[in-house]
Amino acid sequence: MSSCLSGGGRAAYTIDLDIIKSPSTSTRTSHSSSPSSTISESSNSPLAISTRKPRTPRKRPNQTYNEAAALLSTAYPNIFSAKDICKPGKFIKPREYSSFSFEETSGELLLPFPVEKPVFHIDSTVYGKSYSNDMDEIGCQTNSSNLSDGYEDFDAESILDEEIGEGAIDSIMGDMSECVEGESTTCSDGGVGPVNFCYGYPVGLGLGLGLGLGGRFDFGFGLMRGGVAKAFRQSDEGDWWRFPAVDVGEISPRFNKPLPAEKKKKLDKLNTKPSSSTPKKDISVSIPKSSSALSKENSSSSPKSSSTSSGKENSAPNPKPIPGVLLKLNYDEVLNAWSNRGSPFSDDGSELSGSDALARLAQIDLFGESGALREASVQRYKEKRRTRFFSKKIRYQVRKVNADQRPRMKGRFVRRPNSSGSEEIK
DNA sequence: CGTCATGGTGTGAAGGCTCGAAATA
DNA sequence: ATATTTCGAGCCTTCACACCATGAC
Repeated sequence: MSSCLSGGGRAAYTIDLDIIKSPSTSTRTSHSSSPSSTISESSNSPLAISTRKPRTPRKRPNQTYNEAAALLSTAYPNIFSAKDICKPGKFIKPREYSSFSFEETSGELLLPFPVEKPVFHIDSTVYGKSYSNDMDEIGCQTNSSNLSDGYEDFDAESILDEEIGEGAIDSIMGDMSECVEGESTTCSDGGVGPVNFCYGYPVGLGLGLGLGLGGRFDFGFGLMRGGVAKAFRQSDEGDWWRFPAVDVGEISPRFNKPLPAEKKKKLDKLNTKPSSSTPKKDISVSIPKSSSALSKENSSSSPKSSSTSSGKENSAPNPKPIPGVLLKLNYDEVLNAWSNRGSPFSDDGSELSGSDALARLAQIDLFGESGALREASVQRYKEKRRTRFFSKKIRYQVRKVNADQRPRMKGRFVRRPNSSGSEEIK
């Protein structure tokens, strides 16, 4: 009996204990890349010994499917009915997943909720090309041709490995250029396009979150005024799959005072510039005209809007002190004091229109995008990464010396042989 | 007086790798 | 019927962490 104990890895010390009756009947050819150590393969010996326990029979693909279906039907009988526990017709190879449809298979397990057929149209000006995903074929499937075009060159590993990577930095800090600049770019989370980082959250991944979890995700921390509005405008076209979501417009305080005719016209012109459609679900964006005008509007806002805390605080005729509010302002006096000074947003004292104020605000460089602040933070990041210290730092050298001199048993500290404590124990 | 740091080893978890049965061409 | 491919089960390697007694803080 000659056992082949040579070979790499565990094969070097594997001893077969199984008694193989007829090795000659084995039709299996050994792998050339991995030399087998089993006696049956190395020789024609009728006796082979193996310590391995016998393999459990491999589950068939359909068996796995049926088991999962049975589990789901047990756990959620209302959602996953047991009557449809059947094999999906034919075993589908992974590469075929991209082309099979839920309607043809028992997709009830995957999409228990009624699926409409929205079509997402992403503004081509945002991603450079149009990514209209046809969700008709598969619930979560994206149109492979469109999507793959955008992701084809995306290499996550290179992003991780690349030291600098503007993208890497931006994934941590957020790409200001994408989010802050205003209407020209957007941070729409509903987009299915190239990874568009927005304060560390890739928007492309937002598809999975946004669609899978059924929410409208706003990662812009209030800085994506254009992005949110655009996303909601897009959602109106796609009906947003009837996802349960809170309409921001409903919970936002409204300024119901009608604007003057010419200003309203100007404002409408501004709002309709990016998109000609006037969606019914569009978020209500209030553009601050000026501080005085805003304060006046706040003071005369509707009861609904004044129900908010800010509305209560801003309401001038409220003489009662609000507990917890430390700053008390008499708005009448403030307004009177500012009445002859014009708007604080304007230098010449003239009142700014909404669009003018918006343009003025857009010029404010909050994050120093083009300045040295960003450059400095990137440099700090690089330097910190370069000088990382992975080895253990000894804070107290005395303790290390003592620990080295301390007796051990299997790595654990043990009592000294001459210590009184050990004597007492023994 | 209580807390904490100190290092070598055991142990479990996690992930990678290999093999072989089942499916497919 | 045979060759090839697929992929799940099992094995192996790597890693993180707890454990221990003692003395400094």
